[in-house]
Amino acid sequence: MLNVILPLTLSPHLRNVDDIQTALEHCATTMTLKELSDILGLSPTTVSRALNGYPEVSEATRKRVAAAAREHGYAPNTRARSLATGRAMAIGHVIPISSKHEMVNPVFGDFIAGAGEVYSRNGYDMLLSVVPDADEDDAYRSFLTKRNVDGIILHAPTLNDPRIPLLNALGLPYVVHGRSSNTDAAYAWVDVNNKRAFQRATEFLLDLGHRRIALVNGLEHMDFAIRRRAGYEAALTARGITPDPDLMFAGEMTEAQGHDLTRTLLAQPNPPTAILVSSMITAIGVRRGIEELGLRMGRDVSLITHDDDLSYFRNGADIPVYTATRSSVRDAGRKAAQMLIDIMQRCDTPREILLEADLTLGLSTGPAAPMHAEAG
Amino acid sequence: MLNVILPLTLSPHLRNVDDIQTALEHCATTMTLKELSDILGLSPTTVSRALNGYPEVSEATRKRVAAAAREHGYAPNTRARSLATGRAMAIGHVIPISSKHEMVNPVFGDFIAGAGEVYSRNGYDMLLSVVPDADEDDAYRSFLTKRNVDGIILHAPTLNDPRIPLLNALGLPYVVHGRSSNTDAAYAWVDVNNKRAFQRATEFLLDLGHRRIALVNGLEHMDFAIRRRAGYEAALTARGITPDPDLMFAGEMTEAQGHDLTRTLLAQPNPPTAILVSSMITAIGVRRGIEELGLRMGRDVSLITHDDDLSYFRNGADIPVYTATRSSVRDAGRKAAQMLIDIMQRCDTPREILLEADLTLGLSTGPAAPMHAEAG
DNA sequence: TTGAAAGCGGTACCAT
DNA sequence: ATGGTACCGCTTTCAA
Repeated sequence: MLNVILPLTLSPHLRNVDDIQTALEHCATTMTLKELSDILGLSPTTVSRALNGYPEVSEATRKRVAAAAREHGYAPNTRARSLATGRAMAIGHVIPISSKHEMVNPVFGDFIAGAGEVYSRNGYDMLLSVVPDADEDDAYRSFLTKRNVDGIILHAPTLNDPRIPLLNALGLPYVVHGRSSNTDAAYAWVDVNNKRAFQRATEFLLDLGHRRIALVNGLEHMDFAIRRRAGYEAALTARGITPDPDLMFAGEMTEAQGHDLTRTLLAQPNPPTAILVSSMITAIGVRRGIEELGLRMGRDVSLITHDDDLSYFRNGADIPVYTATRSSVRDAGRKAAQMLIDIMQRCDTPREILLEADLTLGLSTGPAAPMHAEAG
Repeated sequence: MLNVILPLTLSPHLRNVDDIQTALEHCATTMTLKELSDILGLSPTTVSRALNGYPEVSEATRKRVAAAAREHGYAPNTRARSLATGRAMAIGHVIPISSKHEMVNPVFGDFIAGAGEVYSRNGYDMLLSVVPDADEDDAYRSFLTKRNVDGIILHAPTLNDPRIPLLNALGLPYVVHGRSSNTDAAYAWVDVNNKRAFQRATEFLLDLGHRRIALVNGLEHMDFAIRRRAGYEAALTARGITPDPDLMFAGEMTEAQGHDLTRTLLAQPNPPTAILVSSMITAIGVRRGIEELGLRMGRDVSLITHDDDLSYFRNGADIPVYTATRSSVRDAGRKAAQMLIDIMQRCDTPREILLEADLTLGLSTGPAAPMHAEAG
């Protein structure tokens, strides 16, 4: 007599042993290729071939095998398969977490969503490795030595990013989300045209008559921040305005940072009439800073952020102005994933994709009145 | 004569064949257990035991093996190992993406960050499966049949969530991030005390003299939204105020939604003096709606959001009031991951963790003046 | 068109 | 304390 403890919460309609047996076969039990082939009276070889679309299987057999596989809910054991084929059928993302930041950049989730979509369509798994930024090198190495991914997506590249030569040396296919200035090595990337987006946003504010436009940017060891500043400066210079260091800031993209900078900026004797912000999160802080001073958005000051949602623009008239890229990050994720799969499967040479930002300009209230930081 | 095309971008300091050889051995080549054991003049068995901390290995051998492994950058092939042990050493997260939402909830990234931290400390990989919400069942099933995870974290549970009985039937260990009302089955969960957070926030507004407090909530098939409303209603009822259906809204947590609702709310003949918002993203839209009407945050209207960053509170006086949980989501991720690992490794019975929200109340401007929707 | 058998790279049982 | 060996579940020659 053998007592079996089933760790199952059984549905009320499973009344007898047969039902339970069936349920187990269909759900909780996983079938092996061998078992399936035994049922079919075929060899594992043939079943494998039939399931993997090899040509040398008769159509009748293939049909029979496919039906049986579906009926018994058979799916090949991923680990056994990749051990045999040498391909992991998985792609790694390394998310470096600095001990300083408590928050993860919200757009990260959107990128992952886009990439994951493409992966599942192509049978790839997505492996996320969250590591303290100091250990990041090890994360890439261990992806290689543990052999659990076939390729990597590199996030948040910096100026002259050391991870690029590392990955080149490791010989693991990869695609960079973003670019790395000052790097000689060739690499595949998908990036948003940050420079052009910020150039256009600045031009827009200039067209409205703004002359003192502040830039609240991300830390400039990050490549995207460098490019955004370049666009901002290019637009000003083209109009004969020398960028004013007192109006330019680079820092962590937090709400506190946005708030504090705004208070400082607006307390200056000659405050800006517009603020261009590099992050949605920071922009929340900027808005609070503005509110606290009793100023009015869209009248006393214009705010442009780079990461926001297009929904801002549904209301056409007389509102602050925003640029938007967050909604296109998902698409960047899709494109990067597809590029990596192409590189891995067809040994393509590195490619490059430059996406234009979804820069949508809403209407504004026109030139801002001088700001009165003492108001409110 | 054999020509070998190396798919490597070689560093400039790799001048000769030996250097390249060395580089390959150290980086691009992965060593197997057999190769390592050959070098050491030991059997694979002994090397494996030494590396895995089995007691029956002499200390001298262990040292020698460890040194050699380190020197040659040996790491066991994950797939081979899990095939042999039967454990995947990976945990799956299913991210359902509705075709409607373009954005991913920003707090998701924070949860992942916390969980990932714990996983890597414990040698687990994190597998993310991004699937259209219609196919979500299949995602869980395929985790099981493909045998590539040992456990699952369930996200965004709904009222009476059907995935809970499914996972119970599948017999795969899992932990729910959140809870599922109306579900009889037992399950392990980690949740934030949403009810209490919203109750306290509402009480705070009541204390300030507000009587007409609007609630802009998430869709109420989501469990968290149900609990938040319960807290809101409890606080009102306790003061003898009957919740007014005209002030309660449940919808997608988008900026557009926040904006449109706010415009509608404030156009009512008897508008609210405070708005309690369930999402940081929605709150951005609410603020824009308020701005457009020329009202002032913190004076004409109070805004409380539930997902925000504590940085809002750094400025003590005369500001809008917020509650904050976003910063604690990471901690929820850590706790959920740890719980799952415990369940998997020690076959613990399901456990439950209820985290109090980081509900921090800032100072307010006091009772709001009646709102004038026609202002501005 | 099908099947037998040899790996893939580990782990774990059974000897010694 | 160490080594031989039979798996784990699948793919992939090679033979029939």
